[in-house]
Amino acid sequence: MSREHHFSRRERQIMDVLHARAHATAAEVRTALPDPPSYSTVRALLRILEDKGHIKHRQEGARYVYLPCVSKETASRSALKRLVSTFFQGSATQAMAALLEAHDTQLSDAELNQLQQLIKQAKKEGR
Amino acid sequence: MSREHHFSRRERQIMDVLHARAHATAAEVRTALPDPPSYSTVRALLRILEDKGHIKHRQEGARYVYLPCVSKETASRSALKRLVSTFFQGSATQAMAALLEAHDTQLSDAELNQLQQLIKQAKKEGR
DNA sequence: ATCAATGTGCTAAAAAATTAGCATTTAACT
DNA sequence: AGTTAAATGCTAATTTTTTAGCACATTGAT
Repeated sequence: MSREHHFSRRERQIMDVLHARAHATAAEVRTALPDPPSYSTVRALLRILEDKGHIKHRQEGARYVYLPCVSKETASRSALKRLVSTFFQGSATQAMAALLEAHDTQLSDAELNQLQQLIKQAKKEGR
Repeated sequence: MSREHHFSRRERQIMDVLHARAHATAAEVRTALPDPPSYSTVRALLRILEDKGHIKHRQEGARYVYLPCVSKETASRSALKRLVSTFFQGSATQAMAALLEAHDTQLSDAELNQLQQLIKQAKKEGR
């Protein structure tokens, strides 16, 4: 029933593309995939994902534009949750620390200020 | 050259278990897996992962204890990077905001203070 | 020292994922 | 209207993943 998302390798890759771009045609998905398979293949995979209820499509002119059924917010939240529980013992704080410390993270002063604001607010709200 | 980790569904699940627990026997991995397959199956998968160079094992008494070849830090960093780029347009700040706002995140005052410290430090270091 | 319990190595079959091919339809342009 | 380009639907084959079975080794308790 409520089976965990058992995405296969390609399925996950495609879902990532669709979440990153919000929506895309089969051709766009294809070029965004690592080691792109044939166009035909991508379409087959999209059909499978749609059958499984993970994505849907809108007809736009001649072609289909695919998009995830689940909102980006929902998906990202569940992805974050998994990641935090796998790598940070469930501690969001540790995860945030890792984000701050990542050597490839370049945060502007404005962003840092924004974060300080958010933390202040969290304190107020007793979170 | 192709740096991408093409983990299959089960492989990913097993890697997650090993990262979460740092190390585990085949039996432990098995019980930690969703819809656990047979013991034999888990061992086969562990052998495959080892052949591919993703995990290694130490002999401990009679049995093998498996652990990832890559450190938790390295793995978590790359997982975070992927997640941030997929869901937050590469913005670590947005990801941190999402972590703060997640309804199931319960942060203590101590943790919030710790975060403020980290941000202050980041400011100083000009990150 | 023997026997049960629990481990590993290897192998092969079953299931799932991935891939591409072909026929048909639709859209756009001259 | 006719032609080309680009889409889709369906199907089938290949490859990879997932699974379990069997033979043998090692440990631990009686």
